[in-house]
Amino acid sequence: MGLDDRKLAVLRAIVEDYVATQEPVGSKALVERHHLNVSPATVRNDMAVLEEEGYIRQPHTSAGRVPTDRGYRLFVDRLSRVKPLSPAERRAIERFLLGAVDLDDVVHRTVRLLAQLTRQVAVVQYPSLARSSVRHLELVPISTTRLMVVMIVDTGRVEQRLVELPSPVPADDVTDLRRSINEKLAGQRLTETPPLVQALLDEVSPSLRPAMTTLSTVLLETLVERKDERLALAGTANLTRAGLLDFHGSLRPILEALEEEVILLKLIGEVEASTTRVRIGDENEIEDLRGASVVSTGYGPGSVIVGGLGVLGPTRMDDPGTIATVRAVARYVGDLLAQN
Amino acid sequence: MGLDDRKLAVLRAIVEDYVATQEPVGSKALVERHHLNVSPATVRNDMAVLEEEGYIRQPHTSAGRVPTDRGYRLFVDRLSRVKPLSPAERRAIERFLLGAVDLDDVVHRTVRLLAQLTRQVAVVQYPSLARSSVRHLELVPISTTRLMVVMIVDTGRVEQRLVELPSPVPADDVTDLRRSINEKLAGQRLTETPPLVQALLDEVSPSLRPAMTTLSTVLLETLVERKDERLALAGTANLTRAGLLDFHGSLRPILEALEEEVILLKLIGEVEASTTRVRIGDENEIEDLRGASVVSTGYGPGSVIVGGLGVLGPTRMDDPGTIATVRAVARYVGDLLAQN
DNA sequence: GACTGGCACTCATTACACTTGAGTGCCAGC
DNA sequence: GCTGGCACTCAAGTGTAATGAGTGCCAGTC
Repeated sequence: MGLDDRKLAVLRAIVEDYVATQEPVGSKALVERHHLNVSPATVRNDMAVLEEEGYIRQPHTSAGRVPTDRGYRLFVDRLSRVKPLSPAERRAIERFLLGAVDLDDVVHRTVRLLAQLTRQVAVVQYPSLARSSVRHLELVPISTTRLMVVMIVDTGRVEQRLVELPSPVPADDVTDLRRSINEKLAGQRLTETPPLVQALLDEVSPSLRPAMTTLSTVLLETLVERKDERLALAGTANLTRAGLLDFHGSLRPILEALEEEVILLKLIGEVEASTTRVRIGDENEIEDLRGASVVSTGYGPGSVIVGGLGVLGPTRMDDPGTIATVRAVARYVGDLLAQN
Repeated sequence: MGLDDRKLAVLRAIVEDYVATQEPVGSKALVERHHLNVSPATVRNDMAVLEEEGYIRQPHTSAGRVPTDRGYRLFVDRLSRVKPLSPAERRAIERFLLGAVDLDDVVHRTVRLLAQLTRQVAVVQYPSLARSSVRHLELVPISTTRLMVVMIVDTGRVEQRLVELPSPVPADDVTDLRRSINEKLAGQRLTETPPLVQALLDEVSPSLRPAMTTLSTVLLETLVERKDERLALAGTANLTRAGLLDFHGSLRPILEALEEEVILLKLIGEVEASTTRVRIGDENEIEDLRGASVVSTGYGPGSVIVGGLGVLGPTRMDDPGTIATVRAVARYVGDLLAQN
């Protein structure tokens, strides 16, 4: 019972029209707008089959057809071509990202750009610490018993923690600590540091051991274990553009989900290779996000992935265009990171 | 022409009932719920006067009365007492803020706490650089021609910039630069640094001058002049709780305004002393926020103000309770900052 | 066998008339 | 100056009818 070419064409037409108008599409309108050279009745027969197969459905008996999640899935997988970006869009991306002064700035510009181009909600994960390497670890004495630990990683992220030392540590000792730590950790991936930090405890001179113990606890607990991931979000106002119907009448659950960093990380942070994922409606593991679709991809300098970014919109958003934009932005950000 | 005590009592009753029910309140219901010892007819006469004076209005001829912005203003200024927080709330605040590991964490916890307690949208400004002093400036060589400048200020904020040097600078020279800069700038308020940075240019040894020039440009341009203010936001989902009517039917403009950092800064960043400001409806300079009220206050260690925080909700939110919460949270955050 | 035109049928949507009831303004009386 | 009474207003709810987009099915045609 395969779907022949015309039935696929009908499905594609339905998806495209529905995405454009947000209204159930009927057989007559279909043959008019797309030049399928058949009559409405024929299309109706095809639609009956498509409905039986679960690709489209009727909101109510005497209404037009609407694609189901399964229909979108088929559309995205087999019926759509990723739309190339217009030169204007490419230029917009470059212009927007250029002139970012630090990582925060890069991330914020990226997320706003993405929201603006796709006209949806955009999410950008900061380069993951778990996927980064230590570049330098700085110890800044605040008082004799307080140290500010500043960790700089290769992606440009800078994390700091205030550490309360068990006993005063003279400035020279801080210098020693700094040197020892950097010799051991610089260039190491963050995930590989725990044994190294352990080793440091033994190597360091006995008088520094108490301070080193405190330091290592902080390093391991707050930086490595907590996997302190961060996110930026933009474009929530775009949710209101989509008819409220798209989200069964309430933005509430969506907005709530967007405030949960854990949820967002699950959505866009789980990127392995630089493939683009499209989650449609019910395919979302998160209940609150049924009714929304998520396009996400990884980014990073070169072929390494250091974080994820993506876009969330109504199930019926323009996936081909969105996918293209998300990929393009990810590539530009990756290039930007590669430069530093 | 003055409003006598009973008229004020009527106004207070109207505001309280309307805040509680979100529905126009009529004369009969009023005398029942509040024990005004007069008849509905009397109340109606009073209401006629209040309406004439612009404190209340009727949505339509045969409906109850609703407070106007002016009515709220009078209520907030003269008729309401700030509700003391419950011990449970105080404990919630303490528990929530305790255990913050760094400034980012403090700000994020604060904003979420505030959103949760008031059930509105919360905004917290990071301690303003303009109001901070330099604690330490660290230069971390990334390569021979690249420096990461890390500035730590007294409020715990840490800002970093990558600087491209005009020519390679050996490690020893970086040490010299670091020392010179810190000697000059440490402890200085950020707003007072420009002349000092200028002076540094002359003092530094000639061989370091090109590097120092680049450095000073970055320092002045990106840190001092841009007044790089940052914000955290939470609780946007609460906007959906308020009947849509509260925002003339669309969350759109509100969500859009919330995405504009400049607008938010205007709202909560312009704090002089530690007074609490309440902006009601039309009093907002920002057009998109008519229909919303904003309660904001400053916070900081001791009596110094380093930043602002506040809450945005529908005009008819529970102002007395909100004011109390906003103040309490501000005080706790201030105490927390004072400890470091 | 696949497509088409025709036709009866379904049902959301809209319009309209009607009812209901909360709330008002006003006035005469206490 | 307060109160009870009364006529009036009008939003919101309810029932009914008209509208029309869209369907399913069937008999006829290529």
